[in-house]
Amino acid sequence: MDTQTPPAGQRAPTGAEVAEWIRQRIRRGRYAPGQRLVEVDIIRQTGASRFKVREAFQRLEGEGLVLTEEFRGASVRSASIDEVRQIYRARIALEGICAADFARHATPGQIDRLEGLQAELDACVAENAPERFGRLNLEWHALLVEGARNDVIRQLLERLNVPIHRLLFESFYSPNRLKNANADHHRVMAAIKAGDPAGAEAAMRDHVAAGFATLANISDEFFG
Amino acid sequence: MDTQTPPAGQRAPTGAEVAEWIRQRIRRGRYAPGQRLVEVDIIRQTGASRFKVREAFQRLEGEGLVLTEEFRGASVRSASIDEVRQIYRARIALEGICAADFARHATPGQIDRLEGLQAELDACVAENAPERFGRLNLEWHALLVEGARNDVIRQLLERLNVPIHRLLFESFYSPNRLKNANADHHRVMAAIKAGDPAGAEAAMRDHVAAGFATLANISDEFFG
DNA sequence: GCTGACGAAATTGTTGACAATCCGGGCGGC
DNA sequence: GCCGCCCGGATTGTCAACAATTTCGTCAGC
Repeated sequence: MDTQTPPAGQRAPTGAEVAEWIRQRIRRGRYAPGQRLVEVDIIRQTGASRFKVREAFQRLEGEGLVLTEEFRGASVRSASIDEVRQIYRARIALEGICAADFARHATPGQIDRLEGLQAELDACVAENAPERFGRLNLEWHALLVEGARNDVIRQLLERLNVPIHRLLFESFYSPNRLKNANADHHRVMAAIKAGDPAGAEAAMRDHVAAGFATLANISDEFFG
Repeated sequence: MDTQTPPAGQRAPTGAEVAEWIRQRIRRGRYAPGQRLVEVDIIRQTGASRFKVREAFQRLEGEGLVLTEEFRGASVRSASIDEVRQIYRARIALEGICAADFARHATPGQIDRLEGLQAELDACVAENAPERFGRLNLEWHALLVEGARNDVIRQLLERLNVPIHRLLFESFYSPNRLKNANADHHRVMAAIKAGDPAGAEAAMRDHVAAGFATLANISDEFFG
């Protein structure tokens, strides 16, 4: 009857855990935009108390992921194409500055790990493996933000990425997107290794902007 | 016995209203960093039910403004000097891109309003009125963000500004800060009127960075 | 005087019951 | 057949009582 067991084995999950459980389902598309999140269903599936479920809803509302209406409860908020554009504008600004700060402050170890990921991404391009590329791409961006040593920005970006998580994967099925994105990555890395923060920032901005351009092209599939 | 009446006159305030009530008290320094927010006290002062107060706490925790610990309740989270630095790094990125987008998309009416504010700010510099300058400065930045037509970024910046709200005012009591900040504003405006997004962004970045430099200088007053 | 255990008060976490509201189906009138 | 009304189930909002935990004062023992 049900797809998955609650997050933990025995004890009742906390509000934060329930929120993460819902968040993942939204990211993976298991909960569609506009779908109502009925308290009782989530209680049954997670084993959490009603109190905790409502706490989770409030957290998610604060993140802008769900919409709650009086006496109608919570539903998955759907992002319009314009909101996606705004999110990408914010990503351009934030990931851009992270690239610059990575070029300034990253440790040799972090640069090595980034290059290791880059090698794997190259392999994905050669084998045309979009799904795997999508996963490694997330890691690549996360590692870059981590190296910028700015937790405030890291958290902002995590939130921004949730509503577009699925779109990020879809875009890599577009023709040439894999190859172009990978070329962008190489440009960012080159600037980093050259110790050129401004160049890294500019390259990263172009990269993110190109990502949105791809999304805008395939957007008919998701939006009106 | 108490400083202020609840937000509304008669009816019980909602969770959002209680959250705003607490938020203002934190902004104005009425609640000091580290101070515990006891549920019963806030219930007495606001007239809200315990349920609503807890809802407010959860909202504020989501914004990173308060810290809640098991069986110890909520307390005002204090930002370290390094977190303030991280916040400013995010502001540099986000307000910078807003300046560029303002230069691109703002209506003539918005530019006029910005110039009107600028004239008032000039007057504050002439009269050395830091408090008023601080208030108008907030308006100036808010108007600029509004003209960038990006609600996602506007909300991010609103959140980022809450923890440093009081610091923003303090900084304008530093020698020359008023004059320098105002000169920065003029440079941003000049680039906007010249239709130069990149120039506006660069000028805005310098302006915000200078703001943090001032804070770092007077930081002994607030941090170790 | 100092340390640690003990216990009462204060504070927060949790639960269940009840009230308010929305939604969909059925029924009668036209 | 179609429209409006009404009603019962489903869902969410609210509250008050109870349980769990921390906190702080007290006091015996060293």
